[in-house]
Amino acid sequence: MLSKKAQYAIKALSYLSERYEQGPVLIGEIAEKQHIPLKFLERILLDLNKAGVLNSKKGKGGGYFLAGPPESVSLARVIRIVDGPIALLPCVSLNFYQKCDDCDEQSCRLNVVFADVRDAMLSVLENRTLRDI
Amino acid sequence: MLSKKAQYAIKALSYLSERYEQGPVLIGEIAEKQHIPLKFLERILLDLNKAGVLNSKKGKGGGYFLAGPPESVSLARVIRIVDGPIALLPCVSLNFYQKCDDCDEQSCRLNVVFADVRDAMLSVLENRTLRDI
DNA sequence: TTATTAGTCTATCGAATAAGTAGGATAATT
DNA sequence: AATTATCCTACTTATTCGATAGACTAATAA
Repeated sequence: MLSKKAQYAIKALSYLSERYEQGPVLIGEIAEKQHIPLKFLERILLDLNKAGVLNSKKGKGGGYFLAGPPESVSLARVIRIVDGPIALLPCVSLNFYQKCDDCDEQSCRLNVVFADVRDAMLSVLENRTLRDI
Repeated sequence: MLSKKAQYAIKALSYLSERYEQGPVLIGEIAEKQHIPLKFLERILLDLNKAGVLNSKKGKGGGYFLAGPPESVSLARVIRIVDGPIALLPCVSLNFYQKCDDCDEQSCRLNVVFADVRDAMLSVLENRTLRDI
């Protein structure tokens, strides 16, 4: 399941996509229009900023705006930033790989199957962008 | 991410698959061989029993055994029993559907994308069985 | 019929994670 | 200097996860 954080992130980004190249948008406006708790959204946007998806401007007339065109940001990228791995097992994650405690990866049949699941998920998530939402 | 519960369930079932039609197997034996906490495994097998994947026999000579052949049990079925929904959003779950609090499903573009993700996942998980593991 | 064996069931506990909040620091305008 | 708005850290609260305890029930064997 996606976390609330990820859902909020996608909603916020889709809102900013509609206003791409129309100047900075206030956190407060995004929070209100998309029904997201303000302070929670603050933290989320901060992460997206650090990851380079968003840029910001401080002070009056400031706010957040997309760093690039909506079609350049895949959903896979957003989910990884806020939720971490997309794969169902750490041992088949491309970006957050972690060794299994207890199974030997040569003989384990599980990782083969779940690598296929991961690829199936990514075939959708890597190819859908903010533009599609 | 899959829960430990789901991982344990699959491991236990794969162990029972190797002993299909060879009589009941003790929880204790499964727990020991697959390195699963005994009492935790007890609860998991209980759920799989209730769901009809396993059958059990009490008393001496008792234990658990698969209710049907390994190839009749898909991974999707196992995951749903122990972890619940496979979909990433409740509003696109086939077996555990729940309405979104806050988005109208006519206009929401998210559910379209995540229904595709769900289908991609299921195309693998519905077609791999205990036999493949 | 009694003892033993092994699954059934409920309650609970501690730790980790998720969701949300508070409040000040920092930077850019006016 | 005052104001505006993001940046950052720490915290609180609620929920879920992983695991355990202990009593109950059914089946077998002595």
